[in-house]
Amino acid sequence: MPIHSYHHGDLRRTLLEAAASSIEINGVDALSLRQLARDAGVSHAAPSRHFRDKQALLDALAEDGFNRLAASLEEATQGAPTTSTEARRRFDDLARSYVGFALAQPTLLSLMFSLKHAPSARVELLAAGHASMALTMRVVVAAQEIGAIGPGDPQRIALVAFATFHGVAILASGGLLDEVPAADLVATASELFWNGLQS
Amino acid sequence: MPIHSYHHGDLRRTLLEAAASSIEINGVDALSLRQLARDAGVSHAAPSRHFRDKQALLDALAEDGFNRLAASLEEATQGAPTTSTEARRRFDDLARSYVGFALAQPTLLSLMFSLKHAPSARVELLAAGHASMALTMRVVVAAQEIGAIGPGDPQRIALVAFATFHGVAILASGGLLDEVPAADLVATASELFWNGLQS
DNA sequence: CATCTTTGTTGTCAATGTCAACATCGCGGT
DNA sequence: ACCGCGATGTTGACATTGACAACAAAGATG
Repeated sequence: MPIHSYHHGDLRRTLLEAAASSIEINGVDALSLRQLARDAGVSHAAPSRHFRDKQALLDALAEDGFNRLAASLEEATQGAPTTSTEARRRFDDLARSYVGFALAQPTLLSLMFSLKHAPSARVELLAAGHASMALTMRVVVAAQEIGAIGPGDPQRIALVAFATFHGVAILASGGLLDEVPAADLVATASELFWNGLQS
Repeated sequence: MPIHSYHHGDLRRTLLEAAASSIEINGVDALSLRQLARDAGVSHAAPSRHFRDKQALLDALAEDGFNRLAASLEEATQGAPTTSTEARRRFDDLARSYVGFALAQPTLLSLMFSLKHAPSARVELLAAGHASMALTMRVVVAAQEIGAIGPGDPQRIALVAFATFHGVAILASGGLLDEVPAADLVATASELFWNGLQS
């Protein structure tokens, strides 16, 4: 591709990547479509060919985030556990992976769960979020199947687990832990939760 | 006070209240200082006498939110429990109160925990947040003192509890619970967590 | 009653998001 | 090979907004 071609080539991806890094550095409020266009070397109205408006770009960013989160969680929970120890470890890994993702891109996580997404985009966002929920549920079910934890509605258990991970991640990325290392809190959370699932 | 006085009388409070209701209705992004000024019947630059900039108003809103949350949690956890049942009930009430607050003003909660606050304001926000954390810890300590739950670093336990409440609140207000009633999930979370604290 | 501080007003500016009208590119059908 | 058309990018415009400066009125304080 020539250095100066009328068409950019892959503006959509360029914009998304620039936006993703921008929000982590300057916050989501400081994001400017015109600035993104300048950085990409295109005119100020070019982004509108790929995103109807600013909100649409944020929606796409959030959806991307959910997909990446799901990929990250999936990687941490592959294979079926055969022992209680293994099941417990999978649970730990899931928690660590979630909090790791959050600490690596806190603003994106915040955006993913923000309430400002357009109703039209919400459908896709919920679907993308469900993938992560389903992974959590899979870990719970696998643990139940080998008797590593007691019975109980796996959906509710998974929801509470997911919520706990999310809460710890938010507190950690918000700097509200006062001295307590995030990793320690993740361990405590995982232990308490696993403990509560026995019986 | 005359209907038309040059001075408004209590513009600061008026702005905060209007802003609080506006963000819940239209989202925090749609908040406009000039619109607030119009609604209050003052000129477009009047708000700057009370808030250095828009962020300062959002910071004040968040701090107010933390104070109201703490007040709400405090009301739900008054008095010292004497029996294990009472201690458990206090814990439940705390969880319910937190989630209730979140569902009543989801956007405000989101704003409170957002990462965009100015460094200067963060100090006060953290202090205001600590009050709620301290309340949670008090409930944990009280339960430990009468042997309703096992030992363990009360700070960490309280942090995890707080995180769990917060996570459930976020999922609930984000509509990510799929059919599962929020109250049910709160009960499940509380039960699992309490269970994990035995030993 | 004089003065100083607080509060509110008017005018202005640059930046932004969005839209409409126009330009260029590249691909597929004939 | 070419031509038409959709996709992509550009230019120009506009209303809104947050922020600032200079000024005005009100109220408190001596």
